[in-house]
Amino acid sequence: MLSKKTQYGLKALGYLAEQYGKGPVLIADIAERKCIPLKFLESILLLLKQHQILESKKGKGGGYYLLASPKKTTIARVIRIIGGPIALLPCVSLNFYEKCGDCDEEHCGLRKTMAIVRDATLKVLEKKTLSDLSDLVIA
Amino acid sequence: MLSKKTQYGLKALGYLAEQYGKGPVLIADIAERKCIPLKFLESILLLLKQHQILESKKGKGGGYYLLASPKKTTIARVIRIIGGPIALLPCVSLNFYEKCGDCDEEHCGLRKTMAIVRDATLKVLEKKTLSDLSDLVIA
DNA sequence: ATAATACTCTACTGATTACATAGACTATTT
DNA sequence: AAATAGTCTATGTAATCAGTAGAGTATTAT
Repeated sequence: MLSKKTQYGLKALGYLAEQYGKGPVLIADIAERKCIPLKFLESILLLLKQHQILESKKGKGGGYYLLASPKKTTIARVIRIIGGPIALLPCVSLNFYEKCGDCDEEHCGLRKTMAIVRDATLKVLEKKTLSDLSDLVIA
Repeated sequence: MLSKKTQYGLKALGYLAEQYGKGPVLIADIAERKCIPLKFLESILLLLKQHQILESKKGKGGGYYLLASPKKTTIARVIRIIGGPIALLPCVSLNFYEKCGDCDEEHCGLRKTMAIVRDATLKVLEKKTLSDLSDLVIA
């Protein structure tokens, strides 16, 4: 399951995708529309900025906005930034690999199966982008 | 990510799949072969018994064994028993559905995307069985 | 019978993570 | 200079994860 933090982040990005090109959006605006605790959202957006997903502007007329077109940012990338590994086992993770101390990875049946699951999941998540998160019907 | 508990359960079942038809296997045997803490494993196997995956026999010559042929039990079923939902969001879970209070599920872009991910994941996990968890090369 | 074997059940503990909230601080705009 | 709005640090509670301890119950072999 995705953590609340990851869900909030994705929902916020979906909203920013809808607003893309219209200038900065207030954190408070995003929080209200998407029912996200304000201070929690602040930290999430900051994290996404640190990873070059978002840019921000301070002062009046400020807010957050997408650094690139919604179609350029995959959902897989966002999940990895906020929530970490997508794979179901550390030993099959592409971006957060950790050796499985106990078993022989070469022959581990569980590992083989989970690698297949990972590939199936990534096939979707690497293709879907922020533009797919829009709640608008026309999108 | 799968919890340690789920990983241990699947590994244990993989081992029992290898031993299928050879009579009961000791918890201690499974624990040693698969590097699983004994007392932790006890509770996992008991849980799997309560869900009719395993059967047990007490006393000398006792142990645990699969109730059905390894090919009859899907990995999806086991994960649901030990670890809970497979979907990435409660509102797209087939077996553990929970309403997403904040958003309109009809139009939620995130929900649509995660339903596609769920389908891709289940297509694998509903097909793979305990026989796919064997570490034996021939399997 | 009884001793040894082996699963069953309850309870508990420590560490980590999830999910926030509070408040001071900095930068920008009018 | 005042208002706006993002930045950063610190703190706190609750739940879940991972594992341990030990008494209890059922079965088998002798």
